[in-house]
Amino acid sequence: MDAKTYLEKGAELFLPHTSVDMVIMGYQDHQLKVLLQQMATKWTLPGGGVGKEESVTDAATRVLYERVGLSNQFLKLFTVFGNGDRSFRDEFEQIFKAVDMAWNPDLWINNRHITICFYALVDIQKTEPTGGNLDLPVAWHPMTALPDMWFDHSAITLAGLEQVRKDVSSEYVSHNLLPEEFSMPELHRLHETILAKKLERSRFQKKMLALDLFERLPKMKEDAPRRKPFLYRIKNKDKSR
Amino acid sequence: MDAKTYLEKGAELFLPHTSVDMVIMGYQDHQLKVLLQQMATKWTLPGGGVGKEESVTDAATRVLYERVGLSNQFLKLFTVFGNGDRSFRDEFEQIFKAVDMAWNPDLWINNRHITICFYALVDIQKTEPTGGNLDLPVAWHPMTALPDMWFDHSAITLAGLEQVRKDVSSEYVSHNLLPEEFSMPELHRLHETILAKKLERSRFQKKMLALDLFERLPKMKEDAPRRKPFLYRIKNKDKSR
DNA sequence: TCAAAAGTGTTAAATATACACCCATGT
DNA sequence: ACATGGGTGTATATTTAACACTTTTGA
Repeated sequence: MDAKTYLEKGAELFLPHTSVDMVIMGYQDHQLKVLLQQMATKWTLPGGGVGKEESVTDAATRVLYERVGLSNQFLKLFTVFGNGDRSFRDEFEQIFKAVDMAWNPDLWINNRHITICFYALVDIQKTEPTGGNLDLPVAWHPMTALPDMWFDHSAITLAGLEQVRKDVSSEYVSHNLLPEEFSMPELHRLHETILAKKLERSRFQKKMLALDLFERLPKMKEDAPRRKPFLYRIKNKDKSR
Repeated sequence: MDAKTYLEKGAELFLPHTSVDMVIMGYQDHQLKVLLQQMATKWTLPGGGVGKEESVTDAATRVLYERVGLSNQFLKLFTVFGNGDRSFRDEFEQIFKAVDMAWNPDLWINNRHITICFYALVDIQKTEPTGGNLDLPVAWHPMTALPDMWFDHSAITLAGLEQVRKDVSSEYVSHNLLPEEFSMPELHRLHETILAKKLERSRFQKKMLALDLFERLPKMKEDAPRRKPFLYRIKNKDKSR
């Protein structure tokens, strides 16, 4: 669907007043990153409407696929932003004018929207980010240095980060950010990055292995001039949990 | 608003395709109970539409107030049920016919609805349950013996129970189910009831007190022929957290 | 004075923490 | 050989668990 069709047909295709927003997170250069799309001078989370006969989860899964080209990724609904006056008419007007698009105040995207918020954890190496229906520029931004964002998307992003921090320590979902095979030092550093605090190395490794979630692979990893760590992968391949 | 007005005007008043459902829980006779309303032969959760300019949280708060007459209660959004085919046209037809009401297949309540699910914890003694806009019979049902329910409301109720079980142990929200002043034995028994498992008495009390959330009151409780326990109340009166 | 429940203490087991030590590796 | 980081061990502290002891109370 191109931008014109999307804006014209949206009201027919999607439930009114409802959207999904996706905090898509990846891990790169030892930083937790979030995929954002640029609209004129500021950025937004990827998101979209919910098809009239589409489930909310399917909408989130579809948006994720549209933006990074991946299916079957870890994905979790974490909150709903539903203020009564949550409409972005003024902001959209600014945006449309900035990019020289015809401004139509009656457009469906200006309506009050309840947005259902998901976060997704992806292996950034496997992603092929694209601009979605509006074909906007997209980029991974470090969580620690978010750019200026439109609407309430900063708040949604930070709420997503908070949820991930909870889930990483209690549900051990962090491996979804790494390749299939990863080493304990990598996982360790990932946890430290997400939680933004030091975790004692020896204890971390023992705790992770005691969970019995990972199986050690006989191979080692080719890497820098030092001892090669073991590789691990999840025992139960079902990534959705 | 009476039933007729509610059904006629709902489409004007509320966002289409969107609802809130409330798992309102209380504690009585040493059982965790949930407030349900009767529609013909089966039961449903209290719920309602979201006003066109009303926030989702306000809608939940309003429904709670309409049903139990209480404001400022502990309330938490815990999930969204959003299947693409989540409409209850057939069920509503059955219900309407069973109670001899005019059946109108085009009524807004038959639309596909995304429902945003909250649970609320109330002091059952303070509630004055009422039947809401449709003036239905309401009753507290033990969580362990749920009646036949319409739609997917059993699943929502059980998901709410699951969330409460998580939150009770990590966020210590259980006191919202008790009167302002309560004893440790009461809190202990409440936790055992919610979690449906034994919790060692001595440890429970020490852990709770170590949290430094409760202040001991000099008074004792008048009760059965035995030693009277101390009463406690939350230090920070802000019940919302 | 007895049974029942409340309050607190005591010991053992399990986990968490901090740090140490040795190993493997490429420069 | 040595600096760096990986893997594992060990001693200590903290938390959890199981259970015991004492107190209060009305019948």
